[in-house]
Amino acid sequence: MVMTDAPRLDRQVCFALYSASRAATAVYRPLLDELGLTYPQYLVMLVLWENEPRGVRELGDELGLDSGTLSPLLKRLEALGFVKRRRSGEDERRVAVHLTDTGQALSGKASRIPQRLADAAGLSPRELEQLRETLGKLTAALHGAH
Amino acid sequence: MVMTDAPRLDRQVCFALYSASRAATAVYRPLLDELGLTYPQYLVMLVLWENEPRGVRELGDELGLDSGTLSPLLKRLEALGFVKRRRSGEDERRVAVHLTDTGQALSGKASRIPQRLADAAGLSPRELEQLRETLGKLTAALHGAH
DNA sequence: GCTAGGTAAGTTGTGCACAATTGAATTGTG
DNA sequence: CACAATTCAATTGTGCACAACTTACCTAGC
Repeated sequence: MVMTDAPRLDRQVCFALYSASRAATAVYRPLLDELGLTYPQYLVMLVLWENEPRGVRELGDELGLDSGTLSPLLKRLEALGFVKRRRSGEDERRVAVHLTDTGQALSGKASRIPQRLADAAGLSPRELEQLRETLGKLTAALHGAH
Repeated sequence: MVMTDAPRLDRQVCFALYSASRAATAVYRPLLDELGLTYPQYLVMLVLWENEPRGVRELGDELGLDSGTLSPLLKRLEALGFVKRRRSGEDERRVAVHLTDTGQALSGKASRIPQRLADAAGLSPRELEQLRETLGKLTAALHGAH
């Protein structure tokens, strides 16, 4: 008898991960629409709100994104008037990404978003913290897997 | 003093989710390359290996994807020779997605992939099961959030 | 100074996601 | 039966991800 041991979708942690990630982005979407941002754009702004200016490479290291993703994304953020890109004087290869006043001001409007997400998550603060830790361990292990 | 309470990236569960999901896909990539599949294509095949034929809508319900994503994806799977699409006779709106023999046979080659992922995850079976449950709860709650 | 090697950002091409729209087929209701 | 509303798949357009490549620039070693 031919017993295919095909993996089952509903057993896959990775599918749960993929689904949860897309569901989270879907909850962000209407909130971020009010700011005129997409989720990846919001992530870039989060990094800049913490400390700016930042190089493209630096942003990529924080977010795990390469210049192929970031270059056009930053061009859109610049077109929206939230950031300014300036070629570095000391090192002409580098591009420093600065916040504009508008971009800086946006952080105020964004400040309520994390709580909104936490509310939508339906998990206790303890569970959320636990989840964040497990995901951190998982991501580190996956990155280490060759 | 102007204290911007900008949310911090490293506190965000959603970023951890987004990172982990991309890291998992990155581990899948070389494994799936051997089968000629992308991760979303693999998910579609998982559903079909369990039970076929399936309608496009049905696949979409299982995976949370719409026809805008699935139509071109299925066209590529058909071009690869793994599935066959056939307009339903009873209801001409519906398209039944069947596995080809090649597509069916692929399940054997895919059977080792979940274990490889579990190995790369660096979490115990208990932790993985716990994670899957938490993510399931989370996804359900996020979908319920209007 | 010159060049080999490396690094930074950008570009190109493929494949998702997802919103919005289209067009064809079916169903519900008067 | 008529026809409005609904359903299904496909299409169009935007914006990621990511691989592969290009171009410009910097730095070491000579």
